[in-house]
Amino acid sequence: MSTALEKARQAPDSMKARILEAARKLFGEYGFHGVTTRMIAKEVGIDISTLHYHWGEKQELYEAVLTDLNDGIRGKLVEIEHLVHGKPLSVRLEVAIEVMCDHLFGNPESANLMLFSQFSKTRLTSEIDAQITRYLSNIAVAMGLAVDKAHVPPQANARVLAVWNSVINFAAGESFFRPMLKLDSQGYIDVVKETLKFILIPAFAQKPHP
Amino acid sequence: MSTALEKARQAPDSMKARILEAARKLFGEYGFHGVTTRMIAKEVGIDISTLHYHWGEKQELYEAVLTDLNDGIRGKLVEIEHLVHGKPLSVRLEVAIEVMCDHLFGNPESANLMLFSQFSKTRLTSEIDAQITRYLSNIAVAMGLAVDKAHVPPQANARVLAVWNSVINFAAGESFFRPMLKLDSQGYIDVVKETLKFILIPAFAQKPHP
DNA sequence: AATTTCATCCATCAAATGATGGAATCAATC
DNA sequence: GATTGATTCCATCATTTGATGGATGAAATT
Repeated sequence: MSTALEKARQAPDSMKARILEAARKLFGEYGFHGVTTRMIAKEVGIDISTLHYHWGEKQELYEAVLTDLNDGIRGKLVEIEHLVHGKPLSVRLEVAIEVMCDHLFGNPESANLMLFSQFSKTRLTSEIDAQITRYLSNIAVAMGLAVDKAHVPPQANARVLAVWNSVINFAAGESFFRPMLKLDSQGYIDVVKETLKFILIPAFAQKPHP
Repeated sequence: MSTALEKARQAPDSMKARILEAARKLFGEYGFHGVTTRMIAKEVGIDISTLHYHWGEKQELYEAVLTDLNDGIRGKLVEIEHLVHGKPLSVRLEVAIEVMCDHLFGNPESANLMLFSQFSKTRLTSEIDAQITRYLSNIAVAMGLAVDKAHVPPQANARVLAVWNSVINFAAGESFFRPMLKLDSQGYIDVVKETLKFILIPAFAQKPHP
């Protein structure tokens, strides 16, 4: 069995992949209920029937988008883990912030999709939830917040979530926040990175009992 | 001219206020496109016509919900400012975290509505945006991140946004995060408060040049 | 060349949705 | 008691939306 992402990689210009890409973009902008199958079909330049032919009903397509998204995020986390393996915690955080920011700002719909899937009650993919729980525990152990991957205290997971949310939010909210900060795209990215480092590093890099 | 909130305060059981409340709850759960006028009417136990009679078209009602939300948030911020006036920064943060968490967990749809209004492209209320920009600057000055309310550097505003987002996110994502952390409602609130203090206080409470 | 499979589009359906006109009800005012 | 104005519901409309059947053509297979 191959995931949606794998199929898209195998043939990135295939109709199925093109539909997935358009769906991803639009669902990321307007959420599940804010997108019609006609919007997606129009974006690709095809008939609705072709869309249904490849992906079945709308909800299946949405779930494929979420699976795809999840695969992408997981890939990034693995990449980060390789990059920072063995480094001290403050460096780990710095690299993680850099890489995740670059990834999310390069794929603006990713962060939005994450938020939509987390907060709106159009929640349907409990399979992905389980995966995220596993990532959380892995990161908590990697950050030295827990020793046993199987028994991570909620405090540790909550701290990882706090880091995660901070990064996601600035990426997803760019169209809202950037005008407020009166910055251009690159300036916004730079300020966000700096802010995240300012906020996150002191909390984790401080010595427990100075 | 009186705001939706004021009218609701004047007669909290009036039909208009009851509709507003139901709309707030549902829009907070499913977002603008995820809610139908029929859903709202059913929640209140009335006919759709009655809803249209009081609030006009769906979008007007949604904007009223956002205005109402905004008024509530502003009220809380003013309340916090009074509570912590003159206190040192670490205490200010601690109190702000406590009060905002209590408020948002007591009004679960508020945080969701904030996120929906910030991230989905159903954006229509630029009036509120201007208000939020003003809050940001006020808070930045109150936190000692800037001296002149009229000239707050983007870095300072970004730091305030980071704090703001952290709080909002844990509240909005409760239904998603809490199962992951395997906590009950109260336990979740406690862990969130602790986590926010752990993350946020060190960044701002540290001395600039030790 | 004939046949089968795959991909796409056109036409259309049934349900859902936002919205409205008009009748009925009720309370306040004259 | 009659009149007026406000409020609510019923019936209904026009659009939008998700979805499908079937025709058409292209490509592969025989």
